[in-house]
Amino acid sequence: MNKKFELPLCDQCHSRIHSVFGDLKDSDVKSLNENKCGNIYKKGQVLFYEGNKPTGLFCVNKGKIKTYRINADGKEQIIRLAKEGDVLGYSSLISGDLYSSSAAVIEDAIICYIPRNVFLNLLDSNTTFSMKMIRLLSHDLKSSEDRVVNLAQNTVRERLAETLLMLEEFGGTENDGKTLRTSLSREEIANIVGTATETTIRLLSEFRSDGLIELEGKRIKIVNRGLLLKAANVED
DNA sequence: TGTCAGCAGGCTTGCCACGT
DNA sequence: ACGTGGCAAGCCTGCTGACA
Repeated sequence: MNKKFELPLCDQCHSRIHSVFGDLKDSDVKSLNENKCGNIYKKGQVLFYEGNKPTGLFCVNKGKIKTYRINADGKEQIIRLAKEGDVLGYSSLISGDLYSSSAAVIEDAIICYIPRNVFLNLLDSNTTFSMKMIRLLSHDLKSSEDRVVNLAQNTVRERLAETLLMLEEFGGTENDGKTLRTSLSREEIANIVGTATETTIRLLSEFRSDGLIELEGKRIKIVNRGLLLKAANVED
């Protein structure tokens, strides 16, 4: 059981400002606030499972979440990472389909839950909000297309380099500006890249030998961003 | 409260197999 | 030949419970 805590108010929520709910009218914010509920989640806890019926929208107030699918061999493929201000489960809510992926906490989190009818009413009544959701879905579609091409055409080395750069952007860095602020295990990094854990570890060691990164236990420090960009085969 | 042993899970490396 | 994945074994680290 999660311990009781003071649920963040929507009108004072810093994460909401940077989310799709950022520009809502006061009356809509009030409605959200009255109808939402929320909870503290510990690392590893699951928000929803692939194949379940969506009953509401998850809004990340604090912490980090992964969405993933499990393939026939039981191997996990991480599809997306979400942080403060991101929302989860909207595409299934809008389409009326079952969840196409599962979501689990990778860094202790506070998650608000907005019931399905509240979200759909907002979509119906607020054109600006609807347009925001359309833009978000379009962006998701483009990301998925990019990912398919990436998995099909890039080597594991390129994908790992790109993933490290993505993690730098997603989680930021510590005070030194170089060490990735991520609590992901080697296995989880491999599940983003779409390769085996051993291959990921081998390539990380290779990157270290080549002077792209430094490894301090689990921590990864990007020491030569230019070389990493080159390894990822992408423009800065 | 601090220390220590035991344990589990994660990390790393070597070796081998397989496909291109 | 090269890139990649899988398995196995050893090492490392963090957590937990027992004990002084």
